[in-house]
Amino acid sequence: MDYKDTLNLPKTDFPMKANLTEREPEILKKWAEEKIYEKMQEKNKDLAAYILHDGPPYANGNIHIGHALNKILKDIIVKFKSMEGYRSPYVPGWDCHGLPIEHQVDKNLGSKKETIPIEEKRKLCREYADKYFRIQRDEFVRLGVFGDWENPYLTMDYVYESNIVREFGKFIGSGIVYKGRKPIHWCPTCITALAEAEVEYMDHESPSVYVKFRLKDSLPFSVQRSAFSVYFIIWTTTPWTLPANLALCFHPDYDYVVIEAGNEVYILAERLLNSTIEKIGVKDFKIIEKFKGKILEGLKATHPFINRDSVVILGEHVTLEQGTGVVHTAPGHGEEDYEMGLKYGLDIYSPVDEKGRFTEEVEDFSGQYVFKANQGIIDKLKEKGALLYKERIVHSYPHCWRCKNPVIFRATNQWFISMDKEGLREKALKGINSVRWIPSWGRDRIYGMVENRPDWCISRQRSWGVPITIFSCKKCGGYLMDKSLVDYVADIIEKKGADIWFTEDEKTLLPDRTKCPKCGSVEFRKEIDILDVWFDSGVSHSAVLKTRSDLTWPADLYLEGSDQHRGWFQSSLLAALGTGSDMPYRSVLTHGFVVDGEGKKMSKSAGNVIAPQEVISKHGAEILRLWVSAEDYKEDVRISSEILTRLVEAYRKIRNTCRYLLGNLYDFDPLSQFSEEDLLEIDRWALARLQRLTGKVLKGYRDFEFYTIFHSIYNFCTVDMSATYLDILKDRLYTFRADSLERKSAQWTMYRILTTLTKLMAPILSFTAEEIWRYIPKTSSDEESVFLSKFPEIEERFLNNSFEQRWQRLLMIRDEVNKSLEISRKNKILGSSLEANVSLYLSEDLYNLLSPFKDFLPALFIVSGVSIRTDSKGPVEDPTHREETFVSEEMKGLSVLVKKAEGKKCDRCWNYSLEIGRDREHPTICPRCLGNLR
RNA sequence: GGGCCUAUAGCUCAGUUGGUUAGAGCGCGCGCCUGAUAAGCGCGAGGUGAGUGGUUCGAUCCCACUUAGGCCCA
Repeated sequence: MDYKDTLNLPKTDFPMKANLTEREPEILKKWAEEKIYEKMQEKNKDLAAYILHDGPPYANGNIHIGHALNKILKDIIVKFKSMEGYRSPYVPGWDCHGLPIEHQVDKNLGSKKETIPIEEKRKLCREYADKYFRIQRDEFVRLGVFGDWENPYLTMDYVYESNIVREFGKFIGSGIVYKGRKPIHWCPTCITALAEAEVEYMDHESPSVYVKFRLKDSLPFSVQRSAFSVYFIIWTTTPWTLPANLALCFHPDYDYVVIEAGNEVYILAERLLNSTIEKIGVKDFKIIEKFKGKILEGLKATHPFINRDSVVILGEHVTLEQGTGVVHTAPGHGEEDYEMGLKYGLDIYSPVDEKGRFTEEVEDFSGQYVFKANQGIIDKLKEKGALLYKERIVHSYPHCWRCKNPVIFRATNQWFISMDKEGLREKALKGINSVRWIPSWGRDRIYGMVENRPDWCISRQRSWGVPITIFSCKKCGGYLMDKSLVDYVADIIEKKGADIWFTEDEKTLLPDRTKCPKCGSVEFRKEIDILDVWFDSGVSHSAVLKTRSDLTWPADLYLEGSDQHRGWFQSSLLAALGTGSDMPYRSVLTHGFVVDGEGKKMSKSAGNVIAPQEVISKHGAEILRLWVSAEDYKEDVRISSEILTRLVEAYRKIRNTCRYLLGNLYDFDPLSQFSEEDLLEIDRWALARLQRLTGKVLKGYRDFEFYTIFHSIYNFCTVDMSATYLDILKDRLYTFRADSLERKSAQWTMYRILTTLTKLMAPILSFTAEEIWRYIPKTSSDEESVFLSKFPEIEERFLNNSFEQRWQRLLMIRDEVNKSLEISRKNKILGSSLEANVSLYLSEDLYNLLSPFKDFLPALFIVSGVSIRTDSKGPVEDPTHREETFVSEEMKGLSVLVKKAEGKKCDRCWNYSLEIGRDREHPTICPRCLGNLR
């Protein structure tokens, strides 16, 4: 007779093979059809809110692995919070305006881009953004991310656009918006401002000149033994910026020397002395003094050919790599020069027009194209005797990406938000300290940036964006800095979109009878700059959180990559505090960037890019989710094929553990009566382990340390379940009567473990948890989706320290028995552990521990027989066995002797027994099985 | 060049408020099982704690520098 049919073997339709690539889309479809996200919101509608406000990705291109990391992290949090007991809606958003989209559109337009009307171009940009937001939305949904995907926020929605303008109006109202000058990359050929991304660095030949500036004041130390004039030596490769020179910059801490050479005295950096005198051809000189740059601050020199002073300033940016250590500074023609100019209150002077020609202010060179004027300026220097040396050099220089011609730095009028006029910086720094930054160094990072940042330049000379809705008086040139006028425009934009600013004239955009408050004129001109896109997303706290009834302000959490300390975290903060709001977020969590297996950044050229789409089509989105959870995102997050392989294996183990649990619950009725008092001890142990797991997992979610969750769950599945509990359980589950108390106890326990485990993993392994959920035996009150269920809590009644410690020791003994079994296996004494009979020789302490479990020990060790005695030295009475005895090193007072089990192997339960063959009807099975059969 | 951050077994992570032989799981190697079977179980081998110097009786842990790497600036 084949007794296999009399066993309760596992049975389930839950597939071992996940086949995620096919199954995931089915589950997604179910979620959509059954409106699980919506039901989650409905169910939680009266609970306290937990708002994770989505930072909008840019609506351009397909998503990359960094997007996946970000969105999955958000999803894990939102799902956990929802299951834990919060109303946690997730409203995704997209950043739709801006240069990259405009570039793409320009590219597609080709030469037509020059002639196309702005509203036409804006229409194309809108279509482009719309296309990509839809593409990315599909890709995010595919990751299994829950959210209000039908109603996302788009920064190009008319209402959103109008809210950008309203927020801008609040800035106007607060009086910290001003028009100033700032040097930007400017293409004199295309006559346009260029963004950093539009500049290409290429080799370019420039004149390289050494110029002396005569010191007007006397040196602040008493060494002026020489009666000769004192000169600072500067070096530049852009002589054309000399007419705009306003300062000479020294490094405060570097050493400078005073040298006497011929009839003149020169000052330059010590480290650059040799290279410089070689160039300028000085042979005989002597060093007469040495000092730190800082002592010169404030001295005045005379401009070599213009009747103007050039003041000595100090800057950390001065380097000793080349030149003289004295930096010619023209605040209107360079980024650092500009910063220094602001610091020292210098004029942002830039006497160059839009075509790159000197203005009338520059006497001798007015009207000359700056690059052509270089030579004339050099001649002028020579004529004035200020030129020490000149040569030509080839160096990397910015060029226009469109016309490929060299570009210039030119100060232009820009709109700014002042950081200090009304104390915005101060407020921001204070606000930063009130936020919880995760990890905590995020505070230091953003604090340092805000502390040092210049005023916020919000102007962009571009087409695709929200206009800076300010008017100027045609007559007196004054600006109408009136919040109500901005709001008036906002109301129009809310209905017709921001395009209206470009298509309609000033009369339509202003209320009737608007008059210039200064001169009373009624003729106005609208600004044509648009707002920096960081402004668009920066106001989302208001445009989204304050306008949607399902959201609340401020957000509980912002979660983005660490680059957003400069980006969105900062623009949101400034946009909120600058408009009279408080901090827009209570906590900010940042994650690192995705790098390859070696920790190197991903790039096309390095060929180490792993695209989420690839991972999904090969392994499924679930593996990507598991990856996100397994990695400590506080640092850079690595991904490689090896890492993915490991995760696929881990996934299989988790899945199979659940499948096994399911397989043994095929005949379990959750409503059947079972009293917890009847639980077997090992079942209690398993439940205790489950509580410990629940505790760790809860902490992991609450502390945003998801990798601890992955490790805990994985270890629980492999160690506590698969290798221990479930292995031990098999005998009981399979061979005991189906309705026996012992089997019921196991099933009751397994049912709890499975439902709990499924919920614990749901925020991470969402697809699989949902799949399992639908296989778990249900009662009518059970939720249709795991996401509508309540997250587990620790059940204290299953926890008991001394009980757990006792079991920990039991399992340590089990490990030692396994070692001794392995030795016997090596010696070909046995194969399966059931072929063994184990004798334990114990210290009194261990004997006392084990004796109450005497009958359970064969099950614990999965052997056919166990005997215990108190002599820890081993079988002294039987010297022939002494050598075979395993003396534990790990556990004092434990020796194990393994013998081949006597008797026959039971055909049914495979245990060995001496009592097989007594029953005539069933001559091949053991008495226990006999009893279970009848 | 500056700001912030990282560096523990092949992989992902623990750990030590500075104190005996640095842990886990996976992977790997060697076996067992064939009643979780494109599964399951057991045993075993893997680490100059990035490098150098310093503080200390003692450092993987504290400090400095170096190297490699990441983000943001320049």
